[in-house]
Amino acid sequence: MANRRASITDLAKTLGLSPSTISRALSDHDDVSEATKARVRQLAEELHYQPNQLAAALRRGRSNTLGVLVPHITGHFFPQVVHGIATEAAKLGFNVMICQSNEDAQQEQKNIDLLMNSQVEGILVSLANTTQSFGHFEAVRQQNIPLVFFDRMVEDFQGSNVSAVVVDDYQGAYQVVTHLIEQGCTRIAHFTGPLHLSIHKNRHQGYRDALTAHGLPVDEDLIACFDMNQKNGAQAMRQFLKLPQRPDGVFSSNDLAAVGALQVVKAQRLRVPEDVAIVGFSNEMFTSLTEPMLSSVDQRCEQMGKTAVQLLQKMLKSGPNRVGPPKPIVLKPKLLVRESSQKRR
Amino acid sequence: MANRRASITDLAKTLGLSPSTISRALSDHDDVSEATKARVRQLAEELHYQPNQLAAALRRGRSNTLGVLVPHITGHFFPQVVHGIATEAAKLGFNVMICQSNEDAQQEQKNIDLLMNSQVEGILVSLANTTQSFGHFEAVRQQNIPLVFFDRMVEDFQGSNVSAVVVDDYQGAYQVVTHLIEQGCTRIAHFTGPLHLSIHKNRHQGYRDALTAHGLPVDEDLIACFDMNQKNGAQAMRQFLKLPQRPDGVFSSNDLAAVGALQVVKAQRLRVPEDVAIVGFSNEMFTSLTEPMLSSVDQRCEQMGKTAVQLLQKMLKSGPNRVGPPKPIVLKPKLLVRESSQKRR
DNA sequence: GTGAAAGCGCTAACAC
DNA sequence: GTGTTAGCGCTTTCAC
Repeated sequence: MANRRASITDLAKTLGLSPSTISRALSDHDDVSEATKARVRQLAEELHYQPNQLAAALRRGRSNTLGVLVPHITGHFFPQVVHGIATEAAKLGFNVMICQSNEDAQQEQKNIDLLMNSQVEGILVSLANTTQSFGHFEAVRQQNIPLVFFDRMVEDFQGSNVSAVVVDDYQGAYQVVTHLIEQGCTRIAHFTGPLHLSIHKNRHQGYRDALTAHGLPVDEDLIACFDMNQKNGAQAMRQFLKLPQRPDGVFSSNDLAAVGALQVVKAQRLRVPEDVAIVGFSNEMFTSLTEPMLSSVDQRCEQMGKTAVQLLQKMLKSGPNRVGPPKPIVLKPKLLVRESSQKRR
Repeated sequence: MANRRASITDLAKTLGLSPSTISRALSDHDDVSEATKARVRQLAEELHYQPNQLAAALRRGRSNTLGVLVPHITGHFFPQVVHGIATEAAKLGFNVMICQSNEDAQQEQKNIDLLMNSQVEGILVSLANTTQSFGHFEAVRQQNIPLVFFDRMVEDFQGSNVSAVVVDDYQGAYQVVTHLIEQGCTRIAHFTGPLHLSIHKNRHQGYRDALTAHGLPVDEDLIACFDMNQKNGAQAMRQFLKLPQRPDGVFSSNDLAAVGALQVVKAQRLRVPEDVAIVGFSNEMFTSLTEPMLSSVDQRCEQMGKTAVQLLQKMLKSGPNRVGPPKPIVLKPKLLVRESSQKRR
């Protein structure tokens, strides 16, 4: 049967002290004599005393717990970010409660309530892609619980205790296209996903602007918009290769579609990168397994998680009467040039 | 400033009722009049009343929270399992607190304490690979907190409230080798990682036994033991291909090394699977990206998480005075035959 | 340097 | 059907 765990009261009785003294001794308060502290600590050790965090949290009004709400913990991106969050939170002494919205606005709402009821001290959220209204975050703001969006944020949701960490997709795309141009590409195709998603929108814009900035025309025939998987990437590439003037470079908004393209180009006995250079986006694990290895853009997933927690911590410290909203933090993505786009001389 | 959130006492005062009535009304207790319930609910709605879980948990002695402790949330396996856990837990109405041990026994110990202090109702653990002693789990057992190991378990740690969910690696390997034999392979090589890790040990044993069962000799020259990455897999394959009698099949204990082998075989102008059939293990995402697509073994990661939570739930329900320890649940892995091992006729 | 007392917000016996 | 009371385990003022 369960040995009831030792409580502060138990320690107090055994040592003939008051609960308050025990509590103070355990938290190493200044005005407890060293002698007493020693006795208390020793007994605590012996009885395997473990403080009841729930009680302490209730009393203090602080739970030492951060809430995390992500669309899901699958794929490449979110696990990495969550890993960054969990690691940094542990370092700063926070527990982490994790919920998934499953890309559903309703579940998101419920989970936010849940986290608030659990008295988390701050919340880290990446929005479900179906979320359209933000009433549930209103409550968070009213309670003045620090809120940090990461990756997927609400653009116009301001508040003194609301902030965000995102990665600069535009910049990443711009770097890719610039790199391809430097490699001598002049007809650079682009694979993009649905443009109502900001990630694709921003990468697409980076593509256009980089071309223009380098004096190249934007050819709408070289832009393919589809559901970004390997099969569709292959399909799109086949179409491009049929063009009278085929592209000599491809920037794909994700790695999966890029792999599809890579396979098609190779199958047609064209060389990568000499005939067609290819760059993906996200730096998925498999990018270094392809032949040739696929250039891609690292989104700094772990860094994003880490930064988000640090930001939250800062907001917690600065207290409720801070001035303006902190500016969103924009992480610089990192272009990783591998064989698929590095032309030999 | 933070509007203090409405409490039960607040509702009670406003409605001229007692806190207990409010509490009962909110939890839809039988002996509160419908009229009262309606009034209470309406006011609760208006004031956006949210119950303080901490207080309720403290009072009830039940936190409604499960603790999860994994080595890390990176790679392929753990994110998937965690996803399964989180999804199932949410379905059953549990919150989830997640910690990482970073493969470090000390952190594991600390995290276990942390979870217990947080009054989790049950704990799901996958062991750090450095864990040698199990004192920290002793405490869990003494408190009679249900404990479920998944994937990496302690073999001889029994207890009425301890159980485990694992996948049958031996069986998976056995299936692979049987399949290769059915495809006509007679010289089947094996890549394995360090044999003190049970996953590799079991897969290795499955390999040997399957060969023997089908009347094939176990040739030690066809077994390579190394750190299982792509490079080393390629290296090992090169060695094998130099043998006077080269292998006509390869069973790799993970997918990464299998990809290395695949690339080498192709580079030497041998055909996969006709000349050399290759099968990996884990069903990583990239297995369907290779050319030819790599056969592999699905470890049912999500199912494992789901099953672990269900098991925990069962243990919680059956109460502290159950009889023997539940038997470990062994999941059947699933062989996925893809192009790399399916010989055409 | 230590103790007494109050109370965080909730629930559950027990009364009526 | 509703109210009264007590208390989960802890921290913290205030008193000495």
